[in-house]
Amino acid sequence: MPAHAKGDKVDTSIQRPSAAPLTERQEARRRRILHASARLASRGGFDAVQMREVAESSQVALGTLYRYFPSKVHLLVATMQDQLERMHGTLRKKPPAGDTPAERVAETLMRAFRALQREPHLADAMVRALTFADRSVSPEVDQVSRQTTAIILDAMGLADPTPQQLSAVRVIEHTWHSALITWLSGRASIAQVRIDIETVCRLIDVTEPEPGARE
Amino acid sequence: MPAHAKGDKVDTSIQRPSAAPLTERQEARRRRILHASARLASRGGFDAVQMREVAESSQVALGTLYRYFPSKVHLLVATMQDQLERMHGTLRKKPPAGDTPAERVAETLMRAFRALQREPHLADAMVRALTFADRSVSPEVDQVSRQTTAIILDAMGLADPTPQQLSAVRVIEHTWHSALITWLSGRASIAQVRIDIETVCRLIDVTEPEPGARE
DNA sequence: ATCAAGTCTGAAACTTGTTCTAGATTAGCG
DNA sequence: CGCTAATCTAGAACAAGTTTCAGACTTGAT
Repeated sequence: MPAHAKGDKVDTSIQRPSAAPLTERQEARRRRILHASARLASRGGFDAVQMREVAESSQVALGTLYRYFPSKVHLLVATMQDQLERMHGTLRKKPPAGDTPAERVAETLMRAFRALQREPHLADAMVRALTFADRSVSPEVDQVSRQTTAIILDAMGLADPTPQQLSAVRVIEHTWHSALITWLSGRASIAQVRIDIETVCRLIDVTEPEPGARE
Repeated sequence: MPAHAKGDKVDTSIQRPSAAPLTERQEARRRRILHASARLASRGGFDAVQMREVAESSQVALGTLYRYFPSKVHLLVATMQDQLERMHGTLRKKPPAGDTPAERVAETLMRAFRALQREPHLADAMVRALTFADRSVSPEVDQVSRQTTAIILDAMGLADPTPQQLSAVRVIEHTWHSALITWLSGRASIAQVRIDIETVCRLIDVTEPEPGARE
């Protein structure tokens, strides 16, 4: 991974939610870039997202692209944030129908999974970037993680989950990412992914504080 | 990831367990390469494993290195296989002391985790390679997965696990990999990893087929 | 020992992520 | 409007993974 990308330099980058409100033209550039990224990723996955092409395709100089997204991984993780938000919106509209929290979470995740199936290359690019991200991308990856957590908690539909349930959610996220990877790299079938998801979702019920139940 | 590594060419590669018994000198070369790979990885993780350096350091031409391991990811996954075998051997010697299968698995994984902690850069390189691997590395990644499964089953110490328990093992593996990644990229503490491991290990007991017994 | 086939070597070439530079453009401000 | 600082552009340059190739070396069979 060509990255003499180390040095400490003055940070002139865009992005941090702190300063820099982004002018209109800048916002537009950012959108164009993310759009181009997603488009290329949909075509051929991680490898097909080539920085020069993204730049050209979004009518932006290569240097500018790097100013908006300091690396290919940053770009793809941002793309994932973008898509996740979209998906969270969609999922919100039709809440899952299951009776137990576990069922609802499993249903939601499988629904998300089917959505990813429709654009497997895009999914590949995003997930590979996510797991390949090193420390320099931590904030962005964390953001994705929080968003995922939010989706799961939404699906559970519990007002305030117990600490055990939060642990279960963490484990569900782990499983979700890892299962996705095994599927994307062709080492697990969709059926297998479903089983894994359903299996891990049991943890929610298990950790539910049922007074009077001998655990 | 510079990889115009697509074309279909006659496969002259070493490695496949099928043919090619590997002469002594070849076996030696292979060892030197894996050793160099591990050494460089221990220094600086994924980025520090540079193919030119591995080649030089193992006294082998670059072309030869690529003949033994068709990509950097292949090399690092092979390195992982190597280390995993070593670790399985070590773990076997002192079986975990817990009372329940879940406890034993958690104990074993935490032990493995501490071993990885001792060489965090090496762990980084191997795990990143593993999750970044695409379809062309599936066989090797699968092998690593089987080895991991074997370690977990060993720790459980059950003669023939139920299908549910096998599912649990799969989920444990998912969690293990993903938790490792979050730790390696500094997004989770060791304590957090322990909690995640212990949480997911409950699935084993939950899925235990105890007729009439609440353990 | 000899020959063919298969390997290994060294070096150059190619690809793609990333950085750098010099000169246009743009934005905000007085 | 006229500045100044920040931003953007085009394009060259650099790093590291990967491929290629010609020639030297090994190996195995005869």
